[in-house]
Amino acid sequence: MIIMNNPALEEFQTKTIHEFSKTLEMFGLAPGDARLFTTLYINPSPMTLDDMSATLGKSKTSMSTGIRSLLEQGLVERVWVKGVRKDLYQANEELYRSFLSCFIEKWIQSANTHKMNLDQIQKEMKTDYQKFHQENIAEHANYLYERTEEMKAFHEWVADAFCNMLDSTKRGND
Amino acid sequence: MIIMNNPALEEFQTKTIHEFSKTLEMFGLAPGDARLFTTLYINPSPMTLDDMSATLGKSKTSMSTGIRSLLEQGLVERVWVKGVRKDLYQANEELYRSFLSCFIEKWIQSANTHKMNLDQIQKEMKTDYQKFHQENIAEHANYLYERTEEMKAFHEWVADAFCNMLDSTKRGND
DNA sequence: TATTGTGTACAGTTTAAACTGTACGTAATT
DNA sequence: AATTACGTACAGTTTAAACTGTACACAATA
Repeated sequence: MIIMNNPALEEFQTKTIHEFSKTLEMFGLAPGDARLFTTLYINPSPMTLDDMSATLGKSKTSMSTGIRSLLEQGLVERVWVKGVRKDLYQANEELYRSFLSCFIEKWIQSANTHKMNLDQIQKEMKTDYQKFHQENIAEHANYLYERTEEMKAFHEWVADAFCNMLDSTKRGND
Repeated sequence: MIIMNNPALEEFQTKTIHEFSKTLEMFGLAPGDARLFTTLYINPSPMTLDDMSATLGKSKTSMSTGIRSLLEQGLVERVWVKGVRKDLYQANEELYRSFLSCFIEKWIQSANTHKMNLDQIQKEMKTDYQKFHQENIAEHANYLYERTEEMKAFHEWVADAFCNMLDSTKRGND
């Protein structure tokens, strides 16, 4: 089932992989990783590194590093099949839940991290506030502080919005 | 106000720019564009290409191409000030509304486009269906078709989710 | 234990993106 | 009209990412 035996069907598969990969890239997945994930997702059975290599026309080393990247992101899992020596991988089933929640959570976490970093910067600014005041650049300092305050609010908003999105994946819309 | 006159304050500004840029990159903005946008956003007054060049330590040409990119994305606007020959640019005010809606709309549009493309692929597959059936690979063809169907549903879900997000920006959470 | 097969570390290569400096078209100034 | 100043097109350079092939460590087979 892995090796295509029909040129026309293979063409469709390639086009579909290409098309869907672009969507995944939209979510921040690297182009190579996106192609690899889609390939696994589209394939009826788990694939070996050699299978992927053949399907995508890239080296086995590329597949190895790509798979590791996808594993770290929790998008792919390794499966064992009795009697098969090679490592077998498949896309984490349920595209919506695994892929989306993975990326949305990443976004939420990033937003929170960056907000904390901005908070840290603000604290340091407060420490130097007296100095700024003396040197007569208090206005600019205040302005910068105000901006960081806005940025923090922005991060908060983003985190909230994505949390809502995450909830809606859990409730299940489909 | 543009040229920094205090090393400590400049340090804070640089750190803030760097920090916030990472968040914007999360939304798909190219690193260079993100830095440029944040610079404009953080500055109290509109800036010239030379100002940006000085602040970011990059060439004027870079600023020129970067600004064009941001203009195309609607994230930055040109402003005229009486008596100033140079072009002046500023970040589109209201970060939430302009930036977010810009990117969310882009996502929605992408999701819809890709869904349409998948639909087109499905139509072409239907045309060849008889052929696949004769050649005894109907099973695989059906499987592929089923997958594209799932992908379409996924795109629909994404578009919906982002539409909700867009609504929430319009209602205004802050 | 010897041998074959499998995944990955590493170094070198290719490819693409980001950036720079010069040179030029165009608009403002005199 | 002449000159100055500004923005950008273009070509060349630097930088970083993606990819490949070889070589090796480890596990499975015999």
